[in-house]
Amino acid sequence: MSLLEKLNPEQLAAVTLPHASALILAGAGSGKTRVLTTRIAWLLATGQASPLSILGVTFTNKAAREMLTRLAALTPINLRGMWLGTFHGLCNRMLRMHHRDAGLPQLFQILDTQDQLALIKRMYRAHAIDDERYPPRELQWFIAGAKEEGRRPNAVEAGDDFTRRQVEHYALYEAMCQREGVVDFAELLLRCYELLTTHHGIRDHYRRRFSHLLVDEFQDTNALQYRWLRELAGPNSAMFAVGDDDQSIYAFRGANVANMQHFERDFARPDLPVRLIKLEQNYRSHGHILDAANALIKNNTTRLGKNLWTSEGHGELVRAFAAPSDLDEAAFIVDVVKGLVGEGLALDQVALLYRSNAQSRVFEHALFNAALPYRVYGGMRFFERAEIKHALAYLRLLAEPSDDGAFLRVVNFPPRGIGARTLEQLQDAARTQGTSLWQAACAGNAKGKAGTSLAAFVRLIEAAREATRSSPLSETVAHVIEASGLLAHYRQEKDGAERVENLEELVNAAQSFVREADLAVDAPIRVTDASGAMDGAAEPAANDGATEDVANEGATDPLTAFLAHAALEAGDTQAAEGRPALQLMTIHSAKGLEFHTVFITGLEEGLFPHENSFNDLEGIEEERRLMYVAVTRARRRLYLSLAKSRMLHGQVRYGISSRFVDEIPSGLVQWLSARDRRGAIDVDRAEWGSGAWAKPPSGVVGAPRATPPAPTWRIGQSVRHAKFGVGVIIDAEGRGSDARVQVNFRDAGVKWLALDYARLEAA
DNA sequence: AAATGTGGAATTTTT
DNA sequence: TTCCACATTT
Repeated sequence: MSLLEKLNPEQLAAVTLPHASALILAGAGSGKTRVLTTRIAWLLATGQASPLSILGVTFTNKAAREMLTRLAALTPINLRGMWLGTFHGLCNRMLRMHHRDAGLPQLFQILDTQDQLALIKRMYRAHAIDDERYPPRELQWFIAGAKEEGRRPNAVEAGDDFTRRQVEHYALYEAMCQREGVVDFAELLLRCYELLTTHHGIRDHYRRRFSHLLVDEFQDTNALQYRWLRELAGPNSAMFAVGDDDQSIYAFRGANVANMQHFERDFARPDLPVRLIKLEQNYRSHGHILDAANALIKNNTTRLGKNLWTSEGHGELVRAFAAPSDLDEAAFIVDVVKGLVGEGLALDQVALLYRSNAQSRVFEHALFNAALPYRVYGGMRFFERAEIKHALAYLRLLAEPSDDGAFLRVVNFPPRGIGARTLEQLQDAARTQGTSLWQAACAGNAKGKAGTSLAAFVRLIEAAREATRSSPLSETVAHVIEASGLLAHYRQEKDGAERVENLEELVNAAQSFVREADLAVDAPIRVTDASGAMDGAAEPAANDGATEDVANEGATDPLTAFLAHAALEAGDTQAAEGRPALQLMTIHSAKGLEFHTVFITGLEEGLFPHENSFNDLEGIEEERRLMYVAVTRARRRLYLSLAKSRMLHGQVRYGISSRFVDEIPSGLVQWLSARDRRGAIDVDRAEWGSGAWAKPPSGVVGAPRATPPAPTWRIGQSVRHAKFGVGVIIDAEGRGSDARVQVNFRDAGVKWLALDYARLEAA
């Protein structure tokens, strides 16, 4: 079968395992996604499964999308009706369908972390809770932790007064969420888990349906996710779990590697032991890089045990550089990158990794001055931006007026003269009458307050709802951002242009959301079997449970589906730029990616491994796994760098080299001196044809210089502008096509100029 | 309601 | 140092 061609023996064994649960230990770069998708394609091709009987679970939407794309290329079978998504997405879908049994309103809204914190603060105010003694963030963490252990307030053990109070706050929080019809991320999972444990009819329905469960990144599952999976796995289901204990780097947010150890015990059946397969052949990196990774990770004590190997050559040695200061470290990297660019390496094949986000500053500064294009990952995502959250809040009010969080967010934004005292009165009224703010506002209106600005707000929302009643989603969005005054507000704000663009982008996002949902859907598919055992409830196979609307993550109307989408998929950090750029990111966000060349920076004790992990062995071992992830991102070339001194919290700190550098055998490492900063030494000429190296170095066929001969601008430099004359650069911000400099012109005064448009010359 | 000041903290992050 | 949240001022 052509599906199975080119699989190595272990991959082949994994893909064609018989119907039993299996744990696939898939090392970095061992073809994990390939095995997962080929397994599904093979199950479909051999008729062992239909798309309806498969449940595929990932952690990120990106991973789910990638699996679906690759799967579609492997099989001619129509994949509609297959459940493939994130834990949260799948739970959302199930809860929408069984909202009644789950005790939720059909249009329940999903709180992201920001919304959740805002709700907690609101609760603190309503109940006069001391936010000094019980910081809101701590409660947020406490609640998430409890839910991830599957504990409701009554199940949390409270040994001390402080914890007892936190539990009380947790209970208040729950009551508030329930009243407002909102669920946080952890709640999606817990509610769904409880739905399955308390409604055996529903549970058995899904158990019968999903004969094959496949889970990606199994080492990242938390306790609740693990229990959810166990609940869904019926007596005849096969669980296919893929993961790598050596790449477990999310313990701090509840991931529990021990789930891998328990797997064999928990998923074995008397007659069917769990199959264990190790994928150790690496298709990504050259030998020296893998040797370094293997040697490093050997220092960890709790491992299932794995050793990566490659049939490719050894490749280059790992290069290391100890810079006198953080500035020199940045300068070193800039020099090396310039050399690589000169050799024709595409810049987006180079990654600059660091332990914590704050470290990017120095690099950004140096790269900006060197006019090297770069892209920083992390930071504000699209759906998290304030203007987008505002627009979404208006939309939420249209969908569900009793959403107090949404109400408060926009009732006076843009400012419309609804002050704090009005709102306090309103909140009092709502509290005493036990209604939502919206209802209280409407009631106030009825009492002859039609002239107030609050009444105007109510009319605004009602008019918008009326005007968009039968509009397509994107028109609803367009109408709302206009009618709410958001667009006008940002248009007149001096730095509002980007926000206006984002709001316009939201309309596009709505449009493509609808388009993609349409593509993914035919008619709703009936899946409930004839026995109709949707729980023993009196309801005749309730219409909210019997059909699965494959679109819109199970929601019934496009607006609610879009709002769920916005909460569950926060979107990209920033739009990708046109030209290739150096990739800057934390090691955590590099997981799953690969690059021709990787720089691992800041290799100093205290930074990496981070000092907060010094206390216990587990902490250090997680840091070491992080280092392992970093090393295994590199295909061909790996640089390690450290700074003997660096500016930290406003003070110079002198560091010593990270233990992780020492744990790499010295025979694999070539230390560089400041002299050979150019780093273009020992280039393996065999590499020139291999894709990553776009063109030969001589620039014969117009080698794409990632940096077109753009001049380098520095603060303090004198420049000339065609219209404004001569001046001095006094500040700079942004990067790539957003890069701007502030120039103090002799005659024209101080101005901000976009480098892409203002044709500045050195003067 | 915007502007300015002050104090405190400063891993990692997806959903 | 730099960023943020929050408080106070204007």
